[in-house]
Amino acid sequence: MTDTTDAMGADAAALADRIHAAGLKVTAVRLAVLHALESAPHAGADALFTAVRGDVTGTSVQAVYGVLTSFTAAGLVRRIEPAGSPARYELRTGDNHHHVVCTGCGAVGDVDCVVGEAPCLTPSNTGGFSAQSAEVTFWGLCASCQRAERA
Amino acid sequence: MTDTTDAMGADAAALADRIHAAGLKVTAVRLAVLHALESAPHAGADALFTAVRGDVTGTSVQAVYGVLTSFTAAGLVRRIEPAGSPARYELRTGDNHHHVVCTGCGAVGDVDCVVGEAPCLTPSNTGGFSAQSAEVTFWGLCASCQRAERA
DNA sequence: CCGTTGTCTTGACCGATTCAAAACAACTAA
DNA sequence: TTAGTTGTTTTGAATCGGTCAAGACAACGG
Repeated sequence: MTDTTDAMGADAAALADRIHAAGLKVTAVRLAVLHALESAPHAGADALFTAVRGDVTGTSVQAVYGVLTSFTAAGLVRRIEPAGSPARYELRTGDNHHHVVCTGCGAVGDVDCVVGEAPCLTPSNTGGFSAQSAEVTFWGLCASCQRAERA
Repeated sequence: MTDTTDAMGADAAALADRIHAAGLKVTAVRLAVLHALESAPHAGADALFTAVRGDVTGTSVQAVYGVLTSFTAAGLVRRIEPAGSPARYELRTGDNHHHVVCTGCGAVGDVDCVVGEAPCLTPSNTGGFSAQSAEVTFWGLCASCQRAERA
């Protein structure tokens, strides 16, 4: 039992199980990244590194990138890359939900596309392409940027 | 009249007009970029530079970036950034069409989203965000990658 | 044809991410 | 419980796509 697991309290075991169930070794950095992603969804690599740095001493950005790469490959996290901003990572995988990106500050929110997924996300003419998945990104303003806009 | 305009034949005047109409000065690099984009839609900056290099001697990648930036600002071209690949540029602006990206080779195709734009591209819960535009990206395989897949 | 204004050239620089080798730690099996 | 194997992290450098800045230069209106 290390300081790292202590810092996360009772969740640590559950996090470790999820990592282990994905066929990955349980390490301090991985626990810290998973923990950070739970409290900060849609975080980028640098934000995660900052968070991880608080839990694990002597770690590096490359370690975080490595963790994120293995997590993504294992299906534990999903990577999104909004145009014009560094990659973000989230724990909601499996359900294919979509995202809203704030054009002001770059904040990202989740969007469940409820209505008529079938009709509109089936392209009309794909010009020989076989479309296998669709990804929707909405662009707008987040709550606080809307407030700032009015001022 | 330079070699550049000669190489493009009768189109040169039309291209020059479009650049001029956008409020930009007509230069050799700009003509070459516009010409290259007509024969290679969804081209990236390096592909455009390679094409431009054939028309204009002694030019640079930065010049192409500069042209693309001013073109984008002027509304002459639209910039798209598929996840995991460098930015692409296209001349179809105004109509908000969408794209298919080949997961095999990165090729990009246009897609007109015909059906039910209103219902499905209006998100259900935006969590305080004000969605102003929607962007759809389809992922699949292009014709030649489908063929390669079967082999 | 001249002057102004905007564009291009040249070269350095930056952020985000990846690569590589060696040190190291987690898990497995004895 | 411990040793070995295998996978991870550390450390450091390098790559890729793109931007920034200053001076040289060219387009276009007058």
